[in-house]
Amino acid sequence: MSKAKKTKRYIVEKTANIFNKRGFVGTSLSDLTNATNLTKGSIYGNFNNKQEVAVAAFNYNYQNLIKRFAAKLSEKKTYKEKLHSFLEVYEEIYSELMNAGGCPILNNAVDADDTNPELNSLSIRAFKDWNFNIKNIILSGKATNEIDETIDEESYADLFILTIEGSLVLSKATGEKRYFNHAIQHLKSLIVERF
Amino acid sequence: MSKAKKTKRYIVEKTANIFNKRGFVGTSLSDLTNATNLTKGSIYGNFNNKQEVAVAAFNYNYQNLIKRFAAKLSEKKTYKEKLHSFLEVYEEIYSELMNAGGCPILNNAVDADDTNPELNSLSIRAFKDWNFNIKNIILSGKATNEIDETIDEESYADLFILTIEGSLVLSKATGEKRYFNHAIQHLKSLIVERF
Amino acid sequence: MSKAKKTKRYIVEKTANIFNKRGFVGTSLSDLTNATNLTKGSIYGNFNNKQEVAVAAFNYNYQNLIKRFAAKLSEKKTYKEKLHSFLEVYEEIYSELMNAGGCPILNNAVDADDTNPELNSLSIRAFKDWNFNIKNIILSGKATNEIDETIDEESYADLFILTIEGSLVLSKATGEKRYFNHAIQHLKSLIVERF
Amino acid sequence: MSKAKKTKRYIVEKTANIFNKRGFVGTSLSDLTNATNLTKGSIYGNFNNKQEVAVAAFNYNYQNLIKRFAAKLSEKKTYKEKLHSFLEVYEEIYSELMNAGGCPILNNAVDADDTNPELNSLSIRAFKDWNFNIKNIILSGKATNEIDETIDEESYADLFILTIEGSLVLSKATGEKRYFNHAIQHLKSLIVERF
DNA sequence: TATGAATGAGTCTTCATTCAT
DNA sequence: CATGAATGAAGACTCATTCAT
Repeated sequence: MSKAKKTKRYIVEKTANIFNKRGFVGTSLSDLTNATNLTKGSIYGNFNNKQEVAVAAFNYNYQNLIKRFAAKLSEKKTYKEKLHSFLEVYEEIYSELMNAGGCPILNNAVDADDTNPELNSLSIRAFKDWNFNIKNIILSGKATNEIDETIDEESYADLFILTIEGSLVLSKATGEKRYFNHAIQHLKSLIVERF
Repeated sequence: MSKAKKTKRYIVEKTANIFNKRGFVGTSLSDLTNATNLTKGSIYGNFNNKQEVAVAAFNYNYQNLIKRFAAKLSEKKTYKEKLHSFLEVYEEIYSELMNAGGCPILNNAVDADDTNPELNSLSIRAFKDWNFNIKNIILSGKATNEIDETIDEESYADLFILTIEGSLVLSKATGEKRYFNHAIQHLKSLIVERF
Repeated sequence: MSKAKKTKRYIVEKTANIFNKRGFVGTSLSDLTNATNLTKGSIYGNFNNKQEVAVAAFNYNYQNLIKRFAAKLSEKKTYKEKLHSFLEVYEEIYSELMNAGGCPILNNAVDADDTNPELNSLSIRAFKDWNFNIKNIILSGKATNEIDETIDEESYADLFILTIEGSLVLSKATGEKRYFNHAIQHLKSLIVERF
Repeated sequence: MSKAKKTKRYIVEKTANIFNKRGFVGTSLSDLTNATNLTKGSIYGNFNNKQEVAVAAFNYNYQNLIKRFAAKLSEKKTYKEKLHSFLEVYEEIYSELMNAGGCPILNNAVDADDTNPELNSLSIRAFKDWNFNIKNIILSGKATNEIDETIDEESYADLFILTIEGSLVLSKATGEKRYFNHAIQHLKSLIVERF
């Protein structure tokens, strides 16, 4: 890895949580230099502007999330288990996520939707990909008769995502894990009872 | 209403959506003077600082929400209907809410949770009150045998809130009402099937 | 005069020569605050940006020039005398002009022509107006038979301007008044011999 | 030519027009690296600082001018023809000069006179040399009785230079060749009528 | 020699806030 | 109460220059 790539990586690692916690406008170049012990010139030597750092920070956070899910999903054989594993990963990373400022996809969406189309588009794509993955699992489960064929994959995919995200946001804001627990418990019951 | 109160009210009305859309740090005093056609001095004559305007803006947005629910709930007689009315209000105000930048309670929570404890506490209280109201309806319904006594009011209150908020955030960010529709549909089915 | 107008005026008076000497890019906001003992915020309270200050500075310098010529021209009766008065004003203000950094119309033109269309347009207009004035004097002189009817007012107007400007630039750059003297002497001889 | 010399030459060729158009402060090291596709380090490997590049750029532009005149002058036999050839060269290179940003001697003079003594001195010397050359031609012409002995070579040398430079500046700034044409026409008439 | 990467002082501009009128 | 004008710290970003490799 070239020095440039290393420094870019370093900057992103050190600042990803700051962007997630403070948002794009709430994060200043000084926040970035303080977190990295680099100079402003050095950050601008590696990124063209603050927006680019924010994009890289989002992608870094998002990829970290992705990796966790990919690892877990590959272990599982049945499609119901794969569905469960989504929930399990969230249970595993809950504390970590809270310390990092909450779910980066959602934070970024709320932060950017009315002000920063480029950043917002990253969240939109992430939500779309997530929906696509869940839908595919349900469809595969239906194909193997493991999952009830009357299940509407479209609405359940949405429901999974919005329930998890809603619970994370509530738990983060209030500091009470209750919301998250109830959401997970509910989604598990849905899988058992309806799928 | 005194002139002072009128002006405060005027400032809040004109700027509440701006705070909701751009967040606290993203909203500048110039945004406020532009929206109100007042001078900075005038805004500081009515509020001690930007924070106070933001607090008033949040309360204004929140009270508007509250009023809608109170009006609807009082019309209904049965407790299941009261539960439904929560969802109906959201269906009624969906477009309005999207134009205003999304749900102010949630936006404010995401904006403030890691940076502005005072503002965050307002969202926490709102979520608490909301939870309290739903719980009470369920409990009353259980008391009159209208609602199944095995229903856990605590977890269903949370579930209602987090499902609605999650759906609003997703629909706002993506611009697709789908998430909201699926959430409402799901909550309605829960009331029918489980309550 | 309102305070705002006074301060704008004050800023322009104190900085007009700086812009003339150092050019637009060569003049920094710090130059402006040093010259005025005002803060950057104060300058931006009175002008929207550096460009606006530069425009005002140019206009101030230009109007000062204009006034000198207008005063002199009105004293004169014959058209040849009016032509002479152009030269006389330059002789009167020569030292002042050198101390101010040279002719602002020309300096600004050279500074801006390849980089700042708005500023350049101000010089273009000034040259046009100047040309228009000289042409009119010659035409009026021809109408009263005071000036030879074969004189081409278009080319002589240009020649007057370019000769004076050329001489001022050379004298300013070299610090030798010689160029200016030779130019004035030549133009006077042309009036005597050819007009 | 050594590699070092070649690179120096290359840098100067690629950046001479940039300095001429944007001036010293208006030209950044990034402008230089963009124009040359070299790195900053490479430019600093060949020049000690921006000033040195600017000096080399001026000299390059100036020598190009010189060569044109030298070539033309050597062809001519009579001194009046030599005088004419000055004007002819300017007519030949007019478009090229405009595309390059105008006359480098004058641009540099205006740019540097109040801020950069070293650069300014280069223009002063150029003007001096030019004056010296014209004066010598006139003197030689007088010696051979080709040119009227009452002609003041000093003032006519100045007049030639300042008229050409004035016209070039005006034509460059306004984009109208008119000024240049009138200047050339006038100088030619002077040679015919007075020399 | 040339490069890539860093520096830190500088650029223009906007910020929230204050205060005399 | 409201205004107009000012402040100075902070904002994002660019500058000329340096230096290890």
